[in-house]
Amino acid sequence: MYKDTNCGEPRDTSVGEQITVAGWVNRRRDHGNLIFIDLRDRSGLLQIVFNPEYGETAHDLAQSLRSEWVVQVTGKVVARLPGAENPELPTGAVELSVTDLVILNRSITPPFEVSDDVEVDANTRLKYRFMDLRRPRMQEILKLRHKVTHIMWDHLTEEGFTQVETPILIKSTPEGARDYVVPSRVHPGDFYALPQSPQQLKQLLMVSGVERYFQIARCFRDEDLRADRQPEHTQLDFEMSFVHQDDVMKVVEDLYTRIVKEAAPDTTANGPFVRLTYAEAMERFGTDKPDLRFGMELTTITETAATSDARVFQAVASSGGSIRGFVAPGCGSYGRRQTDDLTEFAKSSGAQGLVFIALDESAPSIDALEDEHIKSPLKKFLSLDVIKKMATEMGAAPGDLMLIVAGTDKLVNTVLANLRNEMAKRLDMLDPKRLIFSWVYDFPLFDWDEELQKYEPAHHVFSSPKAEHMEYLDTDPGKVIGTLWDLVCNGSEMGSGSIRIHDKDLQTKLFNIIGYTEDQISDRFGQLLTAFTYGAPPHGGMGLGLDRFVAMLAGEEAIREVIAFPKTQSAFDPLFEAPSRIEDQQLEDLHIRVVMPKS
RNA sequence: GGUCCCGUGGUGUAGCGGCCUAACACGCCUCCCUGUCAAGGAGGAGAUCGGCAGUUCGAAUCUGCUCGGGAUCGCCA
Repeated sequence: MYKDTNCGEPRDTSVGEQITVAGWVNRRRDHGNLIFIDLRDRSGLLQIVFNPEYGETAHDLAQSLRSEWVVQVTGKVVARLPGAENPELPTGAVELSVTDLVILNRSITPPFEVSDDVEVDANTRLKYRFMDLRRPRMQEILKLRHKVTHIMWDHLTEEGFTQVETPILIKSTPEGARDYVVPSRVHPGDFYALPQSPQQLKQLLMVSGVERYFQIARCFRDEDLRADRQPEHTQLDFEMSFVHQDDVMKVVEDLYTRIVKEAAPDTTANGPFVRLTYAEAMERFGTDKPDLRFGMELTTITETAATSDARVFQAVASSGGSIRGFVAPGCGSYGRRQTDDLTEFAKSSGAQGLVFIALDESAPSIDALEDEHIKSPLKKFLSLDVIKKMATEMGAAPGDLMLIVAGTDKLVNTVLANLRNEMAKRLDMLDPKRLIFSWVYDFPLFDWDEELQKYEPAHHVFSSPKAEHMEYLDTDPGKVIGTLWDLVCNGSEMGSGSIRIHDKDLQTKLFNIIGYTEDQISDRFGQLLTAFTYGAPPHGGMGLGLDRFVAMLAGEEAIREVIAFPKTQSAFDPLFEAPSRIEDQQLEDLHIRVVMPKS
């Protein structure tokens, strides 16, 4: 070993010890005859002192040291001079008085300072990711991520799960996201696809009798990137046989509670997890992934609003749409600028407009509202009675701002859900250290696709319809609720699971409903359906996004921050400069000819 | 594919039509300095302003296109 002690370890109890440490020069303070070095390794910082009286050669050598050089130093741990302690550092009571210095490697001037305090351009960070990852914050995130996956392995192993690796080279399944494909050399013209998830494979493992499978699985999707989307992401994928919905949920609830407690002790999670049906979530929050850290729940006021003289309300109500809204507490004093902002925000979510009613805080009560207490662009169309009634229904009080959107159900929900989150942000109601988990369950199995005029799977095609809804499969598939649920936390979907279909005929029926031909079914799902005919156990499971979870525990917005070597928004890796051209010989071996796009 | 924001020495920013042969901080180089910890002091090097085209007597500053980064809608779980 090059070292017998880590930089972050020495304490005042270590005084007098002879130690050897090795690491990177974090910073150098050269006083001429006295040189201080902050030496950094994975454990932290240690102040090294070069004093010619204790090591003349070492001191001479130390004059050449620069940032990020790699050195090995031997010396004695000494207490710092009284008054020279540094309470900022865990090792701040002591320092290493050096007798020997070995320069293990030098560094050219770094592209940016290795420190949490500097903000560096994303491209530069990724190009020098190996430097970026030296920053303490990034080291901390790498360790956090490891801790999370370690607990997953431990916990699931304790619960009787077996980890099984599934292939990365598998078959393209054109529905869902676009596949990444890999050409085959031995089968000219054929391609593998990288898995979007190991869904079919884990179900096959259930047929194989594994009963409890898990994998921390890489999943690939060739779609446009976002702050929370990378071309490859990692899922905790697991599947269980002979279980019901609650059994699967319990595994996750126990696991995630434990992870938050052990891996992110400064963060709190609720327990038990909140349970909401899909219908209830949509009704109360307008979204299937509500942020439950704050209230501002939605209210439907279609009937009341329709009795007003406002033509927008009348038109929407008579055409079967809805009028809904929520109350932003204490925002009744918002000025023109702020309400304009909100209207603009609503429009960017697709709304035609935003109706707001500001109630002045000087009003003694809702019943005692007078004309002068009300500010609203629709004021002249809304009688005092209608406003009072709306305020009562929505639970508004003097001093509040009522935000109302009218339109089709879907649009109203989308706009209000976004607006609700926006208001929470503005009102500073979002504490990232507070995690509120919820189960949103009883999702419909199918969505009606207006454009294609056909049913689409709401989540995925393998989820089992509720037993009591089987009859609707033939009569009205849109009404079928699946044994299908999401794990939601602070407004983000953390994962999704279901009890799967394990019957060939039922699975085939579902494929038919979403319009797959016999050929498509056998081509894409033949292996699964065949397996089902050999005694498939009832089973269910989940896929949970690891990157997003770790980002949340770390308090990061972008999953890029919690992936060691991520890609840019154009799916480019600036470090390796991937993707890249390949040799003509490689193309030839793969039977591939490249046709560049025109223009 | 759409919309929006950003692109100035190594890093982060200022400058937003002539005062810019570009300013500041950090970093880098040289020298001084035995108690600093974002050390200090003195001096120095380093960018033609992402690229191209245009407007103008004159562009880092205006316009168009383009490239790159980021946010977001579509897409995607």
